[in-house]
Amino acid sequence: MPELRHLRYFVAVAEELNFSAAARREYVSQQALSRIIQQLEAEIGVLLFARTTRSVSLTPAGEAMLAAARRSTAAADEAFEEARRAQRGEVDRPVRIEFGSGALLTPR
Amino acid sequence: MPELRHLRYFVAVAEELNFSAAARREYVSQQALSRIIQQLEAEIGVLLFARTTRSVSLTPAGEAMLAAARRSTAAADEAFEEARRAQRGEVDRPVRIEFGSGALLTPR
DNA sequence: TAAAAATACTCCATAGGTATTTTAT
DNA sequence: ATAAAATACCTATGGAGTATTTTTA
Repeated sequence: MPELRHLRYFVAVAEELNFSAAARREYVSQQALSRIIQQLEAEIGVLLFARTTRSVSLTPAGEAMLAAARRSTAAADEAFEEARRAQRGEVDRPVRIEFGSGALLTPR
Repeated sequence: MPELRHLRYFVAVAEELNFSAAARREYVSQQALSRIIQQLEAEIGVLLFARTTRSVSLTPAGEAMLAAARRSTAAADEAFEEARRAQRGEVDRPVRIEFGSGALLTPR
């Protein structure tokens, strides 16, 4: 099963269009990244990148996957953020603006 | 790092409010699920469920996390779907409706 | 006392590292 | 000749299973 890690790596390669650069950015080795993307492609049964040793480009399938992959990792980050915020006591209900007793708004 | 698996398990427990039932639904053992949720809570530093041996409920933090967790797993599923669809040759540009040479539409 | 969660182990899959090879410019 | 991707091999973390214990309604 593909995991968030795979989607993050996929997005990195899709943005860098260079495995070595993406690997640096994600703090993994180029070799590991290369294998992970191959496994991802095998797991979902889709070729995501067209590569030669000199150039990498997204296939149409890779292009098609990119937006939802970004949404998924972004939503995951939001999930943890919102959990932490809630635990800190910040309630996520719509902000309620209070006007006190009304004294300020009552003329005279 | 939390992964999609953790979010899926979290959503299952949040919906079932019962670790054993959620475990059955996700095809893992109750013990494994219990540990995974503990690790998830430890990793993000948030208590997601209030449990006794008799009842499980979402904490406010757990409630706050649920919507984005669902968005994340849903977007991941969409990502793979869209990649497969694109590879099958279905272009994701707006559908183009062709009317051929016009013979069919030409009266007479 | 029964149902459900937690703990304690053991095992294995896979992520990741390093070394090396292949390929295209 | 060089830069970049792929392959090979090894290690180890963490995910999963089974057995067992703890807890509370």
